[in-house]
Amino acid sequence: MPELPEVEHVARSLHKQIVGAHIAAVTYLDWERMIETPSVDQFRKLLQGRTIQNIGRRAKWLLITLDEGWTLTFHLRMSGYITIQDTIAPPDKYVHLVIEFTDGRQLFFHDIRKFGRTRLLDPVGLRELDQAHGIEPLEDDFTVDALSSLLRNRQARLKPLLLDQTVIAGIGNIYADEALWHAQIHPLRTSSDLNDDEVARLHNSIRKALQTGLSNGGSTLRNYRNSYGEQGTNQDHFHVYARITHPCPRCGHSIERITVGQRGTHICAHCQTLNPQNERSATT
DNA sequence: CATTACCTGCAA
DNA sequence: TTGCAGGTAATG
Repeated sequence: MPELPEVEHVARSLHKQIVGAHIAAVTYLDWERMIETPSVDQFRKLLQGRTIQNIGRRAKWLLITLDEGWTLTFHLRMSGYITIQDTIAPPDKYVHLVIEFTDGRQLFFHDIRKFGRTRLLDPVGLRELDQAHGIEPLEDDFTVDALSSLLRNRQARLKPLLLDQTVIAGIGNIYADEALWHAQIHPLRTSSDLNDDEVARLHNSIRKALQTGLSNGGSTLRNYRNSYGEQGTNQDHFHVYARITHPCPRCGHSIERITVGQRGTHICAHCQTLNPQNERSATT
């Protein structure tokens, strides 16, 4: 789903639905490889009887806080999503895990491509997951200066850096392209080469792209939905992503698709130049 | 840094 | 039939 705005929406919708619920049992599992830790037996046993205390998000991980210090985490990767079923519904072929609550409701984990994963973590595991990820771009500590220092000493091209979860957490292919378009910066620029004005624009644009995604309920290209089964509408507001040959909303130039770090990348080659010549503003 | 793998569906 | 898809980990 799988980027920050989508996972955040799942967390919020799940929060409304299942905080306070008690887990009766794992009642269905047809893809054991989705459980990364602990063992399948331990996973089943430890979940039994747990109470859901809170729901959160870290990077693209969904965090379901349970009692006894456990945290049930999900990563939806490309095509995963979670729904809460009010009525008894038989899982279809794309449901790989069902957790039943004592009130009879069921949590379904759906995933066409079977890339999604879950972990049941103790406090140490949770801390390791946290520490494996970079700064949260919507938090207050993500300042222009913070971004500046992240970019300063890196030779990486900008877009792969934005997608690196150990540097900034939660940005994926959609929001990277949208943010770079908004900032008018080419995805192949070298991170350390950005001048102060460009860093400030990028900072603003990352937040803007993510906030827009959030306020539109996330982006649904194919599979994404929140825990009520609702799709997002942000795909109707893309400027460049998946809009090859459409006119750039800013200048009218045709949107192009290039490849950057093996990922499809959408740019306006007119607004986002590799060697900006009119960048007089800040810097040395 | 690039390639491959993990999976399945869908559009060209 | 081929290539592509919101992500990431493993391997040259």
